[in-house]
Amino acid sequence: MPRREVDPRQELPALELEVLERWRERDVFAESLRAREAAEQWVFYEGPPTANGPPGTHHVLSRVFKDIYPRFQTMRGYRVERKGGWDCHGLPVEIAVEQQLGISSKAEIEEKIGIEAFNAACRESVFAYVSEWNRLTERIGFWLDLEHAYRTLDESYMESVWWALSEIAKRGLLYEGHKVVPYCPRCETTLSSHEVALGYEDVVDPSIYLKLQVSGGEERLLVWTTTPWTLPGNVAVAVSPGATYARVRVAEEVFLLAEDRVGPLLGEGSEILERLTGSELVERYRSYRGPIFAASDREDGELPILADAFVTTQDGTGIVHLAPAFGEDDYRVAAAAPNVPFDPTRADTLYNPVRPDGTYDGRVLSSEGRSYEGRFVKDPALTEELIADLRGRGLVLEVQEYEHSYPHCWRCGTPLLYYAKPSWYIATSKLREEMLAANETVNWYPPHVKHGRFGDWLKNNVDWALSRERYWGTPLPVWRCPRGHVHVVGSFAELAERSGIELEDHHRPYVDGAGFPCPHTDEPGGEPCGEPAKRVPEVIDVWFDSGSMPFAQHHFPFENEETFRERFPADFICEAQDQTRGWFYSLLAIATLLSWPAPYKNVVCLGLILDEQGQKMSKSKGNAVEPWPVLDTYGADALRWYFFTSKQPWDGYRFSAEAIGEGVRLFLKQLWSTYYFYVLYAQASAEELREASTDSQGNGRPGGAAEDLDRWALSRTAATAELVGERLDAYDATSAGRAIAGLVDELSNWYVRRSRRRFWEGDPAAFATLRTCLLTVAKLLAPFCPFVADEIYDNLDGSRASVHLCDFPRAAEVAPRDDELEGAMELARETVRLGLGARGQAKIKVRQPLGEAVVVADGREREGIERLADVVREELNVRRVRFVAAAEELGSYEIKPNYRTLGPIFGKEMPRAAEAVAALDPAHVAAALRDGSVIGIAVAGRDHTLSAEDVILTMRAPDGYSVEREGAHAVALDLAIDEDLLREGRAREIVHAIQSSRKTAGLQVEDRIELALSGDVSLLEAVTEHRDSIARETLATALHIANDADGAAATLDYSEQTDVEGLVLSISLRRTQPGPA
RNA sequence: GGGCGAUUAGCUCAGUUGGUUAGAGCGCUUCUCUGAUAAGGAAGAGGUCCCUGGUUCGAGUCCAGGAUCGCCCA
Repeated sequence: MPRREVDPRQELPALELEVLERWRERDVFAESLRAREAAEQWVFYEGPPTANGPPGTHHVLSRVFKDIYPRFQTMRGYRVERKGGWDCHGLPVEIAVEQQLGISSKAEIEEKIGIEAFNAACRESVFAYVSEWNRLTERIGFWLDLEHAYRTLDESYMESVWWALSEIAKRGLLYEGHKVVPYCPRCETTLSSHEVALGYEDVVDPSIYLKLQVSGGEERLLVWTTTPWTLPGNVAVAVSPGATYARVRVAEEVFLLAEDRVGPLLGEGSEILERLTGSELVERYRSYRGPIFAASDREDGELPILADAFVTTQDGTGIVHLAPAFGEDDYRVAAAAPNVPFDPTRADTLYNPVRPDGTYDGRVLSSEGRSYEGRFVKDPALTEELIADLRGRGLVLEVQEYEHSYPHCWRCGTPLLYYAKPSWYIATSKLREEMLAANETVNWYPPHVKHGRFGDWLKNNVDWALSRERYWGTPLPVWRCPRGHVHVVGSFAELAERSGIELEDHHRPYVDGAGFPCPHTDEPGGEPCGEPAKRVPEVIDVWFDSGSMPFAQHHFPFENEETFRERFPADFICEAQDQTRGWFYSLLAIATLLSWPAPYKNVVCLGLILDEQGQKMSKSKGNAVEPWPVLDTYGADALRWYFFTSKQPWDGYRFSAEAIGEGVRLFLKQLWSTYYFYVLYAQASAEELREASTDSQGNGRPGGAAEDLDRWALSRTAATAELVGERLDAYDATSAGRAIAGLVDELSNWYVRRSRRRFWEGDPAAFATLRTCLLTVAKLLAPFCPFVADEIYDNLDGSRASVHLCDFPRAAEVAPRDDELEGAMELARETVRLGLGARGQAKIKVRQPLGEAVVVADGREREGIERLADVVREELNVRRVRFVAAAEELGSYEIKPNYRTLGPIFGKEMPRAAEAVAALDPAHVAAALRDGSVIGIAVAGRDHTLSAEDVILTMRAPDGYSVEREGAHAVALDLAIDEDLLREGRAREIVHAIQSSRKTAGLQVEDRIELALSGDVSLLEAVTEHRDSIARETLATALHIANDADGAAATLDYSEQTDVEGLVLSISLRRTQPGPA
């Protein structure tokens, strides 16, 4: 028995708050873990968010997907620990603190604030929104152990990170290189490639065509650049070796450029004098006059022309300038060329006139000898000056505007510089093959990520730029002595032992003070170097932090070895697609660097959320959808349901409040009202149910599914349970959820609709059936909509503290499957549909009974429909259902070939085979197939015997009958309405009218009444004839029939005059007793 | 410029290994049912399955090229 009454207009958000309270009281989440204590682990890793800003709707998306599968697997019987986590370090936090403190540069941090105070502020700021996050996490029903969440700033966490890095160093994979890296001059830090990826923006830059004179002639090289600020660093130019270049005369000048570019650039007035390849061009001219900008430490002289395949002729001139300090390709090509005065192994040979803050140093001079010192290189005013200077010296052919996508700092928006800096790297590119192999063991959802976006990224892997010249991060555990020896510290104990300093906090600046004598030995067993080793100033890329979470969250290897081994690798992780180059990568890279297998087995990649107009949500546009109002209006279940079922999550969402509302109306409310219906009548029939078999109280299996309809509902429920489990196992919440919605619709709009009378009458089998179905739905739905599912379970069963402590339903345990019955019901519903169609065509209301429906069906189909003939009869409101085996009685057949079976047999001859089939006499074929005699066709000298599957016989409706047909089925209705049928129809109209009166009079559905009817004589005839059924239907304990309306109404409370089919009817009634007897 | 994905009704989305009348929900029109349901049912309007070519007896589905959008990378 349900324990509580149900409000049919229940507001779901309010309900959810009650359920949350119940979960707290009963400690359900913890209990769900305790219950599986001994069970096999199913491992989930939480990708740590940063809590220094409020959570948004896209966080809700990933968090509900992070919830559904662990919930499901817990119900499946696994133990699913869900340790929360917070990403604490990194530039986002530093930026927020800088804003808070009103500063904006590293100098200010070090000089005005001090690293100690700055990092203290960071430590505080990083959890500014943690309570907001926790509140939202709880509200959306994301079960996560927030109490024991790992934090990347914890000492234990950082120590594990140090350990990992020291292991990597031991394998010789950590090195300090001098590479050109994306660099933010404002933050004065290097950005990793995944950070760069976050900040591309379309910008307009000047596009400059320079004409540089070759050394031995009058020809001028046309050189293209969009970064004039790099020209002072120019040391060479490069052409593409294989491309064709042209010597072109325009007016007085002769230019060299790629032939492809002559037309677009020089146009009509140009005359090609000669063509030559890039290699030939290098061979002939060798050098040009440089440098492009004078510098206090550079002599005028010849600079080399080089050739390299990276140069393209698709835009520009096919000739590019090389500044190895400001370009990765430039660096590589210059480093490889013997005739460039640059040795990559000697840092001082790299010509870089730009200081770390993005301004020129004192060396760069204008043509008048004025210094550009202190000017920010991306300053548009400077750009103008540089161009004017070049123009003045006659070096400019043309300046255009060029729109392209250029990387910006993802936090502060400053355009990045490509800039050669000393930086620490992990040689991940050496492990490319291992990472690719590990990726092969991973299931990606959607699958194309595996060999697409992610696989591609791995294939093109470059070494991981690990160091950040910042403050708030895990300090790089690298110590170096004046002689250049490097030692990587692998634990806090080691540092304490070597330095004699015990630190409570290993963040900067404290760790910077811990030095020790250099332990480096030149030969094994030799004397240690002993010079004072100091930590290098950098901190570690935060992605290395988060990628270390599989072991660092457990402080492995310093403790919890067992726990770590049990929980590696993860069965499941889930983040948005932007993490392919972020966390998905750092997890895999670190595991591979430590020679472990892939750290995850299944990855769900979620798409982006766009606003209702299809625009990307962003704070600056102000179009971001806040989660709280949505939760308050529709509720967490509604939002979850929308994310799970509206589409495949990786396709991205076009957020729609309307669609969420639709989900509530069409699914949650439909479920709720089916549940309400059950509870309403279960309570009304409490007595009958208590007397009935105890089975309905027990394990949910009804003692007797009394009717086919019961067996059908149970079979459908079992089938759905199987499908939902299967789809969730395959990380396909979308199909799984839609299957549940389909079941609920079948229960509501077919099972309950067809069984209403049995519920009014208190039939225990009907109650038991619906209870089983609803409880199963509650369990199936639990991972999706944990609130409403729990409420239904708790009220209908409640033998456990929560639905989330139940096992996920297995089809076999729900009910026996009956495929035949399911098929038959399908047919019966189809038949009903056709019959209603025929009624509609004839414009005869369903309330008017008809004599006969004639159904065309044969063989198994007929048996199926016959089994459910009562259902069909009642739905169509006909006295009889008659079957005919052949269409002849209703019309005639049409015949069509089945291309699917005949196509493969006849191939090219298919059109002729189709003709042959069409030429057959349909009735003859139908009869032959029925009798088992043989019909053959001959096409292109080939004989084929037609089987029943080779042809599609369809009914052709004759004129003048009310027939609906579809494929092989047809339903015809006998439209003759005799007096008898007419009176029954009227009786039903009268019942309908009385029911309306009851409603108007404000009666409860179960109230008994005294009823008096008067009015038109022909109506009263119908009343007299159907007196009993009218009384029964309207719960009338006494029924007076009179011609005199006033007399009948006199003693009753409520009176109404209405008309039925244009005839007058007076209805008077009085409540005699409330509720069922 | 390269990679990945998407493009099906006004909107949101399904569409199995290629099979000949391309579906659902919402919305719209008309009718209908209702003693749970802001529900349900029937009929109707609404489609160049982005375009072009190809493979095939047959293409929304496979292939190639292109367009547009999104993401990622240069």
